[in-house]
Amino acid sequence: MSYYYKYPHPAVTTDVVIFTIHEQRLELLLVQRRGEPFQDQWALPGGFVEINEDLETCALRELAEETGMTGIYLEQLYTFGKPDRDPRERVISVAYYALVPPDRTGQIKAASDARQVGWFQLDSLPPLAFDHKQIVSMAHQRLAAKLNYSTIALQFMPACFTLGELQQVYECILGEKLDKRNFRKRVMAHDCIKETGEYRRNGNHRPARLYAVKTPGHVEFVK
Amino acid sequence: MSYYYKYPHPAVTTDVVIFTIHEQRLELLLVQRRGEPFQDQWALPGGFVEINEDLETCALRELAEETGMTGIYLEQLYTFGKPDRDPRERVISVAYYALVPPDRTGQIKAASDARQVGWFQLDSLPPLAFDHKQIVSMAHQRLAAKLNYSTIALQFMPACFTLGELQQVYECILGEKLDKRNFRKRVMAHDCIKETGEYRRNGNHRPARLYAVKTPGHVEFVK
DNA sequence: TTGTATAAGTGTAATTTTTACACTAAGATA
DNA sequence: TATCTTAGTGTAAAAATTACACTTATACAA
Repeated sequence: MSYYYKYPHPAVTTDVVIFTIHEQRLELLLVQRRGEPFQDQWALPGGFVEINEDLETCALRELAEETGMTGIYLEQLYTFGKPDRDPRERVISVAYYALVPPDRTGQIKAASDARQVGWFQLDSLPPLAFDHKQIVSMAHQRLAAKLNYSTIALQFMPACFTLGELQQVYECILGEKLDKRNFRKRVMAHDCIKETGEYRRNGNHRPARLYAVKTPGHVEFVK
Repeated sequence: MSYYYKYPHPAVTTDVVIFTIHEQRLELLLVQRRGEPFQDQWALPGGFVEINEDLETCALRELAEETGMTGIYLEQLYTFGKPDRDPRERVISVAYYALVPPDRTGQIKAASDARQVGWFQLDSLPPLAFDHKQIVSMAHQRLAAKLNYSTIALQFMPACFTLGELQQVYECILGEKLDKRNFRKRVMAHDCIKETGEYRRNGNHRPARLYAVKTPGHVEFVK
C-alpha cells in the first residue's frame, strides 16, 4: 500500500527527552538504534506521528512503548526541522520533555523490537544520533529555567519524600548548592506539598518528615 | 507529478502571528482566505513548508510574501497538531510570532494571489479560520510574559523613539498603566538603549529625548 | 551507657529590590 | 505673558531575598 500526494510531504516524528534523577544526578532515557542511519548509536525515544494521532498522544505512546510508563508529566519543547537533520528523508520532529520520579525508572523494558534501552547520566552521554544532542541541551535549559517559576520539580518526586530529597533535586538540576533554610521557606510558601505525618528513618541521624504533593500531575506557576 | 510514500504523511505549515502597535493598541496582520475551507474568513498568514526549506525560513518567506517585510524578529511559538484542525488533510502547523515596528506596517501589500490583507485590533478580531484564535491567544500570552524577562518590546520600536512611546508599548501589551519613574529606572538599568542626542517636538509641551536600540534585532534576557 | 557522627529542623538581622508618590522643566498656544 | 501639556527627575517605605549557626533526634561504636 502506498500514499500519493500532489506535493512532497515531510515526515513528522515526536522525540521525548525523559529525565529522571538518580543518585543526585540528572539522567535521561536513551534507546539504541537498530538500523541505519546512526546504526547502534543511542538516540532519544521517539517515532513517527500516525496520521490521525495527536502530537502529544504520539509522544505518550512512544513513552509507553519504550518505557511501559503512563501518567508522566509531558510538555512540548520545540520543533526541530532543519532539512538535513535526517539523511533518509525530510523529517520534522516535535520534541517533548518528560519527568519521571526515580521510583518508576525500574519500569523500563526493552521495546517490542528488542532495542536496548537505558538511563544515562546527563553529564556523560554517549554520542547521540541526529540532532538529539541539541534537543537534550535545550530540554535541560528549559527544565532549569522552569525550576525558578514553576513547581515542575515536584514531578520528579515519588509519592512521599523529604524536604532534603526535594532540595537535592533542585541542586542537581541547577548545578549549585542551595541554602537549606531559604529553600524550605520558599517551598513551603508555594503551598503545593503537605506533611503526611510519617517520618523516614534513614541512617544515623534524626528522622525526616515525609511530604506528599498536594495535586500530583499539576505544574503551577509561582512567584 | 505526484509523490509516493509507504506510510501516510501529514502536511506541515507555518503560521505567523505578526504583531504591531498602532494608536496604543496591539494589532495583528490577517489575510482573507480565497478558497475552501473557511472561504472568505480571515486567517493568519502562513503556508506549506517546502520539502527542503527550514521551518524558520518558511515563516520568513511567508512573512515576506504576505507583507513585503524582511529582517523581522521571529520566534517559534508552539506546534499545533490536532488531527482534525484542517478538514482537508492532516496538517501540522508550526506557529511563529513576529514583531513589527509601526513605521513598517505601511509596507504591507496584497499577496500575489490578490488575497486581502489587513491589520486588526487584537481586541476586536473577526472570526478566524482553523484554530487560529487559539494560536493568537497563546502568542499574546507569550508576548506579555516575555515583556517581564526580556527586551522583546524593543522589537516594536522604530529607529528612534521616546521613553513615553516605549512605555505606551508596555502598557498596551500588559493592559495596565505603569509608573513613569519606575518604568524609566528599569529600562535604563537594562542598558539596551542609548540617547541619540536628538529631541522630538511634538505638541504644546517639553520636547522628549529620542533613544535608539543599542543592538537592534537582539532580544536579551534581563533581571 | 555514653560519646560521637550525621542529617533534620528552625529564626532573625542585613541587604537588596520593588513600590509609591509630587513637583519642576520646556515648549506650544492663546 | 499666562496657561496647558507632556518630559523629566529622587527619595522614603515596604517587601523580598539573602546570609548565617545552633539544637534535635537517631544510629552506631566504644
